[in-house]
Amino acid sequence: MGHSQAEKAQSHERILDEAARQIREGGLESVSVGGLMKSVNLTHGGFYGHFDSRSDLIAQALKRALTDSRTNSRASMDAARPVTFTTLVKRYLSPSHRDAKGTGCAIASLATDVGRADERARAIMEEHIESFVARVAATLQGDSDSDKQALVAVSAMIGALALSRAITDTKRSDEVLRTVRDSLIESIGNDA
Amino acid sequence: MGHSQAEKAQSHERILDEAARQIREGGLESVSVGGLMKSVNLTHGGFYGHFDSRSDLIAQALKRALTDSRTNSRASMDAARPVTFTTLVKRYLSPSHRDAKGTGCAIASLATDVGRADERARAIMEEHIESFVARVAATLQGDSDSDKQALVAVSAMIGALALSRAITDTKRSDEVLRTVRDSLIESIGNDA
DNA sequence: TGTACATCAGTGAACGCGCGTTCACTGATGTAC
DNA sequence: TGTACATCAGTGAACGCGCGTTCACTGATGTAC
Repeated sequence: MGHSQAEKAQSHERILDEAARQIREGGLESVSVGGLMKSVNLTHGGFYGHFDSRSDLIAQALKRALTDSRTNSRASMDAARPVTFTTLVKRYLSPSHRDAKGTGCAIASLATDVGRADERARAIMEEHIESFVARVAATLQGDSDSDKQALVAVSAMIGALALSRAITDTKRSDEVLRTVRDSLIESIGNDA
Repeated sequence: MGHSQAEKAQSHERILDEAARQIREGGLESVSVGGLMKSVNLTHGGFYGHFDSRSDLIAQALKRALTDSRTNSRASMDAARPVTFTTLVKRYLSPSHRDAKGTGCAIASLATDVGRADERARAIMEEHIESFVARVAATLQGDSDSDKQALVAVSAMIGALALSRAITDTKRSDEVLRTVRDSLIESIGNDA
């Protein structure tokens, strides 16, 4: 068991990363202090050396969950140059994104949870929604209504992902993703 | 305090209705046995004369929450004859629907919650999603792709509602609803 | 470089609390005569 | 119609449990000389 300052910083990161993962997977209320610390191989008592309270942790972990999903997309963005609207929609409305709640888009996983949460959480969410919409709009540069079209596309994407995750029948779930994906690409996308 | 059989049936309905309301408002996990019984002026012990367990209650209340929101729409449907696509979208993407979580569309409130829940809950949800999509498709009769267009419209509607509920800034939230509403009516709607 | 000491990351027992669930009980309801 | 009794809707104390949080403690880390 390590006690150095560097190790504390590492612990802090591991706690926050794990909390962000759990939150994306099971919602804001699914994280318990004891369970979280255990899943990161620490004991519950140490938690308060890292965060003021559970509610403080939740706010920070929400921010991280939202930032990480943006970062993920940015990473592939930097690697492969500007993402086209078509690529983005295909990736977003894919069965693998549907099945990867723990690492997927936190806006989709958490929008309704945050709608029930306090102002702090909603302000954090709002900021990230706008930045995601802006990123989608950027792939539509040239269109006159790109901001509005991006907002419609984002609404349809998070809605379709939520539906596909609620449906038990895998074939039908796949079909929902495919239908909305094709429709968005056809009606909005216009790239090479 | 009443003890007749008729009063038991009434109590059962009141418990279920209240649970459905709380679930729509705060999600599947927001209902506690004690709190629920108290809010219906009974004591917690009596609960098990009505339901096998909390989890049994949740499944039944989810069904009721979903059925009631359909019924609400049907009531206005019967009254005013067939609802047009435009009317339906306007009503769905209105600030008053956004602000009325407790009585509004349960698909939108609960889709992500159900995505984290057990098979039973997901099967119930799936059934109601399909029936809602079918109802939207019915307003588009005549279009060749009405099923697909209905699915896209439903995705965009529940996504936009979720976003509008997460956003703190009321003006921006209204704008999200307006933008998606206008876009859907323009691109899909074609009624009188 | 080696020793002495303060710091502080992490431990684990303990707290009060609300949870879901059980159960012996009460008293009005509904039935049999 | 009136009396006697079984039923059963609802009560409230009690249960074990996991929760968030506190705190005295431990022992490695990091510093001062």
